[in-house]
Amino acid sequence: MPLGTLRPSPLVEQATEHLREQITGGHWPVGTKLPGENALAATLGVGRSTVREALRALAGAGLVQARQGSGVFVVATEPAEDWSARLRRAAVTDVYEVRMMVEVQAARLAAARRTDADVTALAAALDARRAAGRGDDAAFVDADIALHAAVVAAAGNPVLTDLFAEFAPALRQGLIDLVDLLALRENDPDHGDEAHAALVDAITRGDVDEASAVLEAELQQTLAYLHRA
Amino acid sequence: MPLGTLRPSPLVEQATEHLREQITGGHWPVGTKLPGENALAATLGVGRSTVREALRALAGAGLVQARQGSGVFVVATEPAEDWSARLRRAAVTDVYEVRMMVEVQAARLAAARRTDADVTALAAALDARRAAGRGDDAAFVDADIALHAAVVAAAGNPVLTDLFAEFAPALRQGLIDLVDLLALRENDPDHGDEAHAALVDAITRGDVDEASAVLEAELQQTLAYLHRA
DNA sequence: ACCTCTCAGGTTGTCTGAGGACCTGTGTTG
DNA sequence: CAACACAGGTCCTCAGACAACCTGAGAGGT
Repeated sequence: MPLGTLRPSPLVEQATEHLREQITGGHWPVGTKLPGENALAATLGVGRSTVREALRALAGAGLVQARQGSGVFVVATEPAEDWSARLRRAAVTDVYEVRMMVEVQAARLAAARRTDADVTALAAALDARRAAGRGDDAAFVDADIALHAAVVAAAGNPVLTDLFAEFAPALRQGLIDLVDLLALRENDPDHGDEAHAALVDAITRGDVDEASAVLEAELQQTLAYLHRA
Repeated sequence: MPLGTLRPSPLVEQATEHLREQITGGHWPVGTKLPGENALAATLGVGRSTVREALRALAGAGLVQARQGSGVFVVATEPAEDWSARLRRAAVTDVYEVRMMVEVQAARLAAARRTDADVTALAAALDARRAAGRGDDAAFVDADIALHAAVVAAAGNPVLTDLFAEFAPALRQGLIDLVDLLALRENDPDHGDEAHAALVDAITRGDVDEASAVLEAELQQTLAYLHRA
């Protein structure tokens, strides 16, 4: 059963996922001794080194533990897995879709609740983003995310702010790859300045519907790019 | 520098720790490209396989990420903090507000994307919730959350599903406290059965607007109770 | 009957050598 | 100046070999 018909590159990751499912799925409860490396290699149809690396990955995640001369044992069924690691492994489009759902609603709240301090911070972030339009990709993406973080912060919900902060690293990487991949910034000399200015303006004026509409349009466009890539 | 004079067993673990210190210690910030496997093997005085397994362990822990043909890069410097602990500390109303923002949008997606399997699961969850209406508070809240989780799952976005799962424990506690505090279920003999049935029905029919509207009304009502408490 | 010792088999640990696949930058070419 | 071809570096995978180690069964002594 050579891992189904999966062909793409990282055999190790396929093996890791396959083994992880056996554990998290309950087929191998805590305390189970896994089949030997040679047996796993034969079962999965990969080399022994590949199996070993997959087991190391699971060990690094805290799911299994190897005892020399004895075997590999399951020590946890839940990935004591931190959320950001899960995000890194997820598809960028899925992450971005959730980000969009959350942030559009956050913009509504922001327009309804923004304080004067929020308005000041938004204006500063908008300027910083405009200035970074001439910098390198990473700096621009950082400035962009900072502005969006300011929008979310203006909603005045700490849980929401933390949630966005949790998403930020995954977004950052995904967006850097994207602008790099599609040469977005060359095709859009404006760098989205107008749209973001309109967003900040709507929030400042307290225009709930306009804020969410502008933001949704902008995010939807980027999501389309992501799906294309 | 063959790893000092350490002789005990697992060379891989020594190498893993050595590399981990470079990362968490700040010598290799996020984005750093690690030296090649051969270079690391020479530096640490171990074989390439050993280095590879150590890198796999770090990858499993979410600290580094390998890109074939390019190199191994640092993607995080700490194992990330505990998000669920942050949620437990947050105000219930804030948690619930975010939950509402996310779930209403999730209901839209669910109505648009739900599969036949989703519909089956939703019907089962709805029955279970109705049946639990006669049980104790905790069981009822669990059944209620399970139904809402099924709605979110029907949206078909794994990140979204994981996100709701992350919120579930905090919601559970908050809701149990709520029904206990306000004696909600005595005042509402229906237990919200009709509203939830309408939600499931709208998703089954693929009625996007109806699904989100029904869910928003129901959640808004509970949020009002939370604010009162 | 019980304990101890030895040993064989199985398992993980480590290294080496060899290709294959992939990415990136460089230099050539038109 | 743009597009292409190439070479080098890097990770990915496999196979084979040997070492280190644990476990359980059996031999031997008490």
